Amino acid sequence: MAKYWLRVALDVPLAGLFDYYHEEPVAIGTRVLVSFGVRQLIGMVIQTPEQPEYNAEQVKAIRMVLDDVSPMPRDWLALAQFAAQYYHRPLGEVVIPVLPSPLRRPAAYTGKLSKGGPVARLRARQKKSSTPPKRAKAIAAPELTAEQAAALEQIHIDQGARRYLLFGVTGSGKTETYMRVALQVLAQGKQVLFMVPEINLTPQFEHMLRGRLVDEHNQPYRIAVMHSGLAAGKRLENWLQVYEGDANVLLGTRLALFTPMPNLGLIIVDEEHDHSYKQQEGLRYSARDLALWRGQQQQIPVVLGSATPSLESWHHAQQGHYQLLTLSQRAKSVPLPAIELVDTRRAQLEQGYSPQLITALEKTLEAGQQALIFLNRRGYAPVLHCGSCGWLSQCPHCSAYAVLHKGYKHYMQCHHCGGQSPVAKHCPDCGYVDLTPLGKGTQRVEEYLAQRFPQARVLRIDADSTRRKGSAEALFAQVHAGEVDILVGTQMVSKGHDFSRLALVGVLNADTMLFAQDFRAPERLFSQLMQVAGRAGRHQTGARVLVQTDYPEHVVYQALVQQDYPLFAEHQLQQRQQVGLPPFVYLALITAESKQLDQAMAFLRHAKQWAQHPELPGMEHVFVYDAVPLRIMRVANIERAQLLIESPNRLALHAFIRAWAPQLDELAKYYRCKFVLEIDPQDI
DNA sequence: AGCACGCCGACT
DNA sequence: GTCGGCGTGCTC
Repeated sequence: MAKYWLRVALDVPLAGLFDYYHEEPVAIGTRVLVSFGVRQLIGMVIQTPEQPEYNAEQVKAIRMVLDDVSPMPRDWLALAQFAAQYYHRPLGEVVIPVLPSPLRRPAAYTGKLSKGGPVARLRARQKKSSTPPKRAKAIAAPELTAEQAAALEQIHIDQGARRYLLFGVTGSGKTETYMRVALQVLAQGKQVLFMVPEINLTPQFEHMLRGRLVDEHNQPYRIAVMHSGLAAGKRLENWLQVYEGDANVLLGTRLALFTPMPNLGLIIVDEEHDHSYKQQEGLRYSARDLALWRGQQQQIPVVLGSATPSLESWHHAQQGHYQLLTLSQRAKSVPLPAIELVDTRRAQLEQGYSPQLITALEKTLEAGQQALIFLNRRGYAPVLHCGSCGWLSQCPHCSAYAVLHKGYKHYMQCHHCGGQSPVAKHCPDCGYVDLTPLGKGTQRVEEYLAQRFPQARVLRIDADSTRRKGSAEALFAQVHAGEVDILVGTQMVSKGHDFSRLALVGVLNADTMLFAQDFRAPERLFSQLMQVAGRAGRHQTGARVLVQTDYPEHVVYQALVQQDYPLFAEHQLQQRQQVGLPPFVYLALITAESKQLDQAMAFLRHAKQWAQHPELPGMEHVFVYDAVPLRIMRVANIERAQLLIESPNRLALHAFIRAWAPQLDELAKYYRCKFVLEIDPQDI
């Protein structure tokens, strides 16, 4: 009997591929069900060699060829291969987890109720209830501004892999520009991949896409959505629609990047600076960076858009790698709201509020308009304090404070491990009964506002008030319906929403982000403040943004007042160049975890020592920093340290890591540590 | 990563 | 005597 050898990628943390055989040929890119040890796994055929690499005696036969989906195409496999190599993970950790879950769950094929597999069952269901796609209300195309028209003229959809950075202030009509480019590409019969950073942004974009993307006969293009909030069945259905070319547009979050698209003609990455594009577990990929790679490989344009681009992208644009398209004017001729700094060193604060902010709130309420108070700290108070002995509410499992939460039931919660405990009635150290909450979170701000402005309707939107599924939309709906006068919120409220009556934004506590140890903190703060500021005055003039700060002279705030991103970016880039930080160098980061910090530190020190070996390729271009404990060293009783690796030469860095990584596995075993290697880390 | 095997402590 | 703790080793 003939044996056709197969090299199969499996989702296991072991380097390399696994040899199997089958009695008939199996195409590359086909999923197969295999036995692996005692368990059954779904893998993907990557090579069909003449001979196995493994001892032929020990090679097993595959159990089933899963051909209910056509083999993954070459370009898709190339993308996966690139990601695996770039992020230094086994290929199986890329190609399997990015599939819709029914396609990677063995039980979906072997279980009792799995007759025919998930795809066959989906088809059967579709046959039974074929609901015709509901026709969305058409949205009229707005007239283009001169800047939008100019930007569009410069975007070439049929000249290969061009990259564009659409730099547009909030309200300047980036979205409309995307729509126009997308329409051009769709008219050529090609597919469009449209990426947004967060799930909450998909509904409004979906609405926009459905209303705007119609062909010349006024027939709507077919739009599929892809994000982690979709039910498994729905996700499979949409994935198949895109893969089989039935959907013209795919709208989704970072995971949408890995959907096979047979006829891709354009990729749009909205809010390209957003950190959500970086996956923070498993394969730690940047969907934005991989989108650029995919565009290059497919020879299609990629449009990145942002009001506050990442410094990486801005630098690329300055270097001429991306074409910069600027939208500096708001589309609706409503000027950007004025951003004012309130110097809190000089102000007489009332519960953290400056008189200026209080007066502005009063005026806004009198005028019957809405105000937004923004602060990035949920809970009631970030720590509970004993005035007698100085005790602070430490989380017993983390090197962080437990946060006081009020509400239906009061409790303490650690925001790092999530652990909750009852509120201490007296100091556990000295017995003193009068414990005071220090600092303020959204709950306390809400409480104060409700008491200070009893006639106003105050609503808080943060991770706590939106815990239940769907409650975020309900709360936002209240704001949109005008049932709210003062909205208190964390960064959740800063993105995407267009509050029509919002005339005042107040920012509290911004300084806490200013001196965070992370080198990207100023960039993030600037972007976040520009974003919240952009919520105000989208529809009427005279809106104000008040930012309270102790450091009004700081460049972040100065650039903010002038609403001058290029100024800020120039300043930051100069600094980054001087100290040697991205985008002028490339980084990799190893984070080690163990029960005891010493173990993690010893592991990293040893790793660094091995990194000095002169035989390691590229090592002369690579600098390895000293191992340091993480800022929050202990989380959930696991202690953590990290090691930063840097090089001005990307190729040297990767060659170095490739040679070094196997040694790390060995060392980690010895020191009983777990570790993660992250390429292009966002937070350090 | 899973999962099995194996060798020591506190329960019926 | 057995249930179960997690160290160790293996997976084509």
